[in-house]
Amino acid sequence: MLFSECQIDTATEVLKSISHPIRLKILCFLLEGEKNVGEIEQKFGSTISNISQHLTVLRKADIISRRKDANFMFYSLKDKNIIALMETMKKLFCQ
Amino acid sequence: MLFSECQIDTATEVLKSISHPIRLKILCFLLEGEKNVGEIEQKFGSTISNISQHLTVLRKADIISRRKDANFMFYSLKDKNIIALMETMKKLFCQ
DNA sequence: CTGATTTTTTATTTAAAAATTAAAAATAAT
DNA sequence: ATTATTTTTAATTTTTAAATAAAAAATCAG
Repeated sequence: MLFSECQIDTATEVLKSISHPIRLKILCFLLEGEKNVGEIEQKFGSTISNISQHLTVLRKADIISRRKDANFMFYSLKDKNIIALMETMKKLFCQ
Repeated sequence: MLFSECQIDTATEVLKSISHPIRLKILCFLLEGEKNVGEIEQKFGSTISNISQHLTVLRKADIISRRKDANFMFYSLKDKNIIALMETMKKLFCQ
């Protein structure tokens, strides 16, 4: 078999976290570099509370990290594995 | 922006479809070649009805296709994009 | 034709995810 | 200190997905 039970669980959690239109858009946006919550909200609409909750989902799945600056919170992609996955997605779904 | 609205929708649908432990395992299993519903059910447990429903989800997302032979239904991976995605997943999550 | 096998479909129940709204923290500005 | 800004958290409602069980199709074997 390709995956162990534990790898299946990890992969499922990551995939589930990025399987939402808003979260997928956020991840694409973060490919440009770190952004604060307001910038993300302005870019994609929805409410800032809703965006914040989606960011929490991504953060709990270890996909993004954040840095505080005054009362702004800057979010960015956490590791190069996620970037690699996004690049593959781009190649497969954006021709 | 990296994705258009429509590409986001397509990508989200595909990701959502594969973001389930049983469905992810089925896809791995199908990397070996086509299998019928009973073979999949035996491999991973659950009920045959449940497996059939998961296969329907994958089929509606255009990820797998099927071929009828008597009263057996053989399923297989539909395209190489999905295989490429699975290979990337393997590289990223199975080290 | 009858009964057995394989799979799908439908209906119901249960559980999880998403959106909305309101309230709460934390910091900054006056 | 008070007020405004930015973000998070919590509570509620709504929506969607999953599992289970039962019934229905389709084909095969006798």
